[in-house]
Amino acid sequence: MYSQAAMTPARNTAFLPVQPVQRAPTLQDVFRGQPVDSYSAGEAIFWEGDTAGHIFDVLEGVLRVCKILPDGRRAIMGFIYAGDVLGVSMQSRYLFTTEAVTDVKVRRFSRNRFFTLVNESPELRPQLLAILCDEMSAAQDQMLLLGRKNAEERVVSFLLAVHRKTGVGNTIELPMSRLDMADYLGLTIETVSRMMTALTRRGLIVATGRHTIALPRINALRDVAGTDEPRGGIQGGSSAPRRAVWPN
Amino acid sequence: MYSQAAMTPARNTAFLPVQPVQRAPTLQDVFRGQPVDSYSAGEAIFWEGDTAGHIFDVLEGVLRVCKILPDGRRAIMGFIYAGDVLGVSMQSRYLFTTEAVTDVKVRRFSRNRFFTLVNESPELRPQLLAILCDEMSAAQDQMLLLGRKNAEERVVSFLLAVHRKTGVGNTIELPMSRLDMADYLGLTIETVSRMMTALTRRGLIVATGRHTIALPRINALRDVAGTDEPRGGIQGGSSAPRRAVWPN
DNA sequence: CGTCACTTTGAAAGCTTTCAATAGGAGTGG
DNA sequence: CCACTCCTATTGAAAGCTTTCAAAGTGACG
Repeated sequence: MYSQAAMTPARNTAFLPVQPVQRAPTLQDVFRGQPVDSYSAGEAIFWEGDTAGHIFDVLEGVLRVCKILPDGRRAIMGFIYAGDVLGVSMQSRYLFTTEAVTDVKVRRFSRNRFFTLVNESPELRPQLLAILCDEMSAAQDQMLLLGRKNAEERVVSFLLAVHRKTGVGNTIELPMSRLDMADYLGLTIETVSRMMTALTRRGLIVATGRHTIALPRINALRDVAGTDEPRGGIQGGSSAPRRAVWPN
Repeated sequence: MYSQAAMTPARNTAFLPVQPVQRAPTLQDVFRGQPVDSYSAGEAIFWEGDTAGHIFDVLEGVLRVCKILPDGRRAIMGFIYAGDVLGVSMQSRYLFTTEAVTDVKVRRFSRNRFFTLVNESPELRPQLLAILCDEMSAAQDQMLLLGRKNAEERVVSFLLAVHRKTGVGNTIELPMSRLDMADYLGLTIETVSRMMTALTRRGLIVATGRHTIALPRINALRDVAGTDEPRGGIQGGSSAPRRAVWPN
């Protein structure tokens, strides 16, 4: 769900005079000069099914991306942070609703013009591709989490993912509510709460506030996560219980 | 990194296998003339973590794409059919293992050259984008399924998805085993089996063989699926209705 | 026609959810 | 600045759905 300012190899820098850093354009540059839109926590940026008119560059704050079933069940597909680009993996309509978790500032850009621009720029094209591949990678990790991890593994995986993305030292911020976490992890708010309590009791996490948490034993957490490094294919599978590695 | 490859100027145009075609070239054209590789059911095409050297055009058969946790738990991220292109959403390494569900025939093409070609073709670029967006869309539907649907809804959603993709009349083929279905739906083989039995008893499906199934009452199935048409967002924000919006 | 692998079915166990109530925090107003 | 209120989070206990364990059934194939 994230995008990275991936790959911007400083290739020509050596040839450039000291002064004007004519770095290759980044996707973020596309949004330069666009007006800044502000949203308060809880506000929607757009809804699933809306005509996908814009792409967004997130300057500040955190967003959640979600889908809702007819009976009200909600699933959060991901959280979007400052520096991420929102709305690239869309064709004509938004695939999900996006709402502000915290107060948010974004720059908006016409989707058509965005794709035209990117399409015409040999520098930007690979960046777009990189974003899409990163999103796909994150989505697949999430499918693994939702399909095969238990509650504790899900919560720990989430804490570690947040740490990787925005952690400072061994501390992380969780701006979203427990309900958001639950809807992201395919759990209930109570289960998330219980897992957090259990982790605290075991000394694996230390809650400074409800939304600030220290991870004093990250490696122990990694052991609990089930895996943040899903390993490749296994042969012969010594440990694979009942679950055939080589069906058929 | 594929993105670097994408930026690499074409230097060996002479080797390009894309034949002059009258109509606008399609991604499949890129694979034309490549030798056909065959795999038997159960064989792996590539492994998660392998260097992503190739992109594949599936000519025949069905593949499964999966990830495995260290203790052997497996999650299937999707099934790939003839006509699909495999391996586009990759950076330098394959994100998942791909195995043949049935006997399979594919054409293989160097990933670097593939991205170079696509990057240089104004006709192919949008097609690649479209594929990635479709993959993203499918991944998000799957996250919704895994995070918020119950066993019955998962199985029915799957049957409907297969029908949409490859159904003939009201009949579908399920070339994969129950274990594959289970690992795709985040369930166990027993639960899948029980759900199929229950659906049969209710007359919602009719099993001709273990792998051939008729859906005589598709609309009834759609009602059961939870939704194949996730509706738009909720107004307001952080206070999503905890459960059902309407009384159950 | 027998074997092997996959599937179905049954019963008990387990993990997460549901229901219910208490606790904690942030913001507001006196 | 403190009391009050509302909303979010935590905790407890029971219920429920899916999994686990076990065994029988079915079908493909040599």
